[in-house]
Amino acid sequence: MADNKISNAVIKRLPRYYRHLGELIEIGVERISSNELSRRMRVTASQIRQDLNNFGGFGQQGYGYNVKHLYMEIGKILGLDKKHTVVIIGAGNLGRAIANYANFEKRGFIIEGIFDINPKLKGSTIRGIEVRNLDEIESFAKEHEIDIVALTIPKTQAVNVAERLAGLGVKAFWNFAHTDLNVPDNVIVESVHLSESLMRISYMLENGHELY
Amino acid sequence: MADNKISNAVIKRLPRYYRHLGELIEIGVERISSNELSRRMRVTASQIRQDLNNFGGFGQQGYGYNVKHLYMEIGKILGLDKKHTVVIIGAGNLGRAIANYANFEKRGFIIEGIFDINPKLKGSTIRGIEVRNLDEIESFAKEHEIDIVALTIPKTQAVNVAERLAGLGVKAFWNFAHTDLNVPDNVIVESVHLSESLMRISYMLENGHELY
DNA sequence: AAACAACTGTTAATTATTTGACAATAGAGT
DNA sequence: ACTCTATTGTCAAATAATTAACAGTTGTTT
Repeated sequence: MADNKISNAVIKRLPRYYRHLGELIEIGVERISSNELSRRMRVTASQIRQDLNNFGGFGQQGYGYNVKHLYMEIGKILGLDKKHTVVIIGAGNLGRAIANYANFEKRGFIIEGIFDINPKLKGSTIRGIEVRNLDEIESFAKEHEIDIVALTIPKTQAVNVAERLAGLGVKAFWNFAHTDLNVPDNVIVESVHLSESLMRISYMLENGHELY
Repeated sequence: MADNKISNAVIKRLPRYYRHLGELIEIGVERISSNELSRRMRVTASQIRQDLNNFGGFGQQGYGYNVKHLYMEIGKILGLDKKHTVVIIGAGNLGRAIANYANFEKRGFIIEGIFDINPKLKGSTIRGIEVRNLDEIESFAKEHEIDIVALTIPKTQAVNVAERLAGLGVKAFWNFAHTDLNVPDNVIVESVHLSESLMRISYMLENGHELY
């Protein structure tokens, strides 16, 4: 579907378009011009048109873009029309926060299991999902195809656990540990480094912010 | 301190340098060349040298960089040698996860208060910090200077609460709500949009990942 | 103390990204 | 049917970011 080589910068912006279009649908807006969207999103209209054109002409000259149609198309590009299975490793606060965020399921992300090394948590449930011991992950992986693993464990364990899981055929890691993972190149890693995010705030506080 | 105009791209990378240097210190490495660091971090050596030179010559020709010194200097650039007060709005799983992450305090981020609208949570404590009702934030703000507010509440409330808090002199928002905030331009907003992060994974799963 | 090897800092070249400009087109109004 | 306005798709120009190249410096070895 994606024509040729889409630039990273564009891909990173797609989810934000998707979110804004979703908000527009909620408030009943049926069509929108790149100009109006540009004001709403605080980016240039030129960028919006350029970005969307990477995927083909979704708009109509003199009219603009049909919000619902564009929303659907971007959803397809992002793969949100497909189901993706998710397993959470680490049933701490962060793991529970993710497990409890129901909207992920609306976007096709199905939480299939939650694992923790703490034996005390074994058997408890989060949103109806049983917490299993991490030892069971091998047998679990044999019966379930795992697309995405959310790693919400301390960095001391994260690297090892990720290697172990990569060996089981996990396709992508959503890494919340404060470290880089060491997995084969064909495995996707998307890291959410909260401390780095906080440091950027600190920088902006000290140096006058002109970031973003 | 920061010479002139440092590019955003550089600033975004600084925390990662800081993290890697911290790891090097932990394993007892005293000096490192841009080349070796480049292998470790999987970026080009040229970029490392270029980045660091924005802030002055921390290295020495023929020798490399002194790890501890560089770590300290980057820490200073990021403002981690200063204290920053943090208030968490939303005592759900995500708010608790942040409150419980002790390492933030090591970097000078002091959690001064936790607030929630749910009256049932009032009076409970998280890591010794009392959870207050959100109504008390106005009086609290009069007595405490709030640098950073971590917003871990649903998007339906986030926009309003942020506007209210911006009026109280909050300097920066660490926004975890799945929406953009609407605050004056002089207020810093750093958003952590988990759903967007997850969508990027989805894209990479479907389209063969060559992102990052 | 001379020669060598290992580096950085820095400039230049290259590549990527963003912005600006405008011709072409669709729809609205007359 | 014609004119006008809004608005896209796209090409070109401008800016930003990354990589490559290398002169110059430091430490090390002989």
